[in-house]
Amino acid sequence: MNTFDGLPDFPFIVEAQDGCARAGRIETPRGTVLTPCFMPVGTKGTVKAVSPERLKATGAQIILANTYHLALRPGSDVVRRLGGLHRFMQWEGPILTDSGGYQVFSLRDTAHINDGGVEFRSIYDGSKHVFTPERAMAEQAALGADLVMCLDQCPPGTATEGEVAEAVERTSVWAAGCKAAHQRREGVGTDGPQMLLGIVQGGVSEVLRRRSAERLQEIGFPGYAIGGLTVGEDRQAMLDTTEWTVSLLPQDRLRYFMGIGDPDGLLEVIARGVDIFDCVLPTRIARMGTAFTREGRLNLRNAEHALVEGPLEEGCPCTACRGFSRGALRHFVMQKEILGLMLLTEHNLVFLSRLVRRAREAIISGTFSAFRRRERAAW
RNA sequence: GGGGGGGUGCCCGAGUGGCCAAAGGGAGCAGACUGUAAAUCUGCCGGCGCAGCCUUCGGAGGUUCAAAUCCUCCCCCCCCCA
Repeated sequence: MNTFDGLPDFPFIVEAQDGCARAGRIETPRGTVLTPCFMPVGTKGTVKAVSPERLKATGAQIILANTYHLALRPGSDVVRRLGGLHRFMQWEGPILTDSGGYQVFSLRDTAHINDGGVEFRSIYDGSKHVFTPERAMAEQAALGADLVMCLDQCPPGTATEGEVAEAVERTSVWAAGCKAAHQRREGVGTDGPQMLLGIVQGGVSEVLRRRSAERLQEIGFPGYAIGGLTVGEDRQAMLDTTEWTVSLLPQDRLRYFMGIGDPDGLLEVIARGVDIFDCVLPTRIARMGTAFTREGRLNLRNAEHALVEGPLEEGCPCTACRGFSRGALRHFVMQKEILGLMLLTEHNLVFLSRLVRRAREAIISGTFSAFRRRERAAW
């Protein structure tokens, strides 16, 4: 096990660079993750509507789970006693857990933030729970993911500059608390070492992003996430913010954009030097009847697809595209047949997985900008 | 044959003199979704030359300033008894 600034972790190696875009690999104890890499989200311990076998077959290398949700139900200790998160989810590959920081944003109506942490009113039964940096780390240690996140404050896109500044400050203090708690446990993770990533906040303010990035680097992490984007801000501002935030981060550390999953967005953040990203978008819109295709999003609920014999996407190797007509898929969606959710979810994950793999190959062969132009033209 | 209940917009179903082009579901047609409170949510959903008008509540006729709602006759459906 390597140590980095006293943190148990494992190596991330940049293998190739093309412009700002880069290809690399994370050598985790549970296998190598080739980057750029899209991580499907399995909030409550399951990527909705896909079995672990099929998930693996989509090309997924690492998946996410959520500390807030699992800590409340069934409880991190229950997961630990049932053999840890990997056994629980039946996923042998690497797992990343989000700290619950996103719920500070998405469940803000049930949360009270103070300098020590966040007090949540459980969405499940109304009970009170306090998430401090120490608690977030303890829960994640019990769950046993391979990559874990600092507790952060993710303000909404509508937040004022002052509120964002406050979130940056709090996120910095919490990051220090998380690192300290993590170090005290010395390699704990019930299941092995855990790589702890810091999260840069700062909204769309260049000044605040810089402040946040500097504060986190003073603490020192083996990788940095860009949080607080895709929360309602303008798209160009999101891309610009990504660009300068990346420029403030060390070259040799992992970079993680939290919460982006549209095909165009992925290529844009890859182009700006992001290594890994996650999103519920592909799996969520799949359950709502929308499929990614090279021509753009396809809403199968639209009547025009009722009699279409062809597949979602010619040449796609997913189960949906290997024989099912668009018309049949639309029927499953309209009838709310479970198979429809499964097929579209698998398709969207395969679509992103292939897209990102081709992006990686393009970076390695030095043809990424042409690749990106070509793909974008199709949308 | 006797007694009772009922026919409302594509479907189910409220409404029992004016505030009703008619609640609420469903279906249908669109839209949204980005570290998942999401197999969810939102909008439209009789027609038109659309601040108004026209055609609708089984059919025909009637009462009334005004009827899906009251009266008469007719058609059809369901239940119980025989």
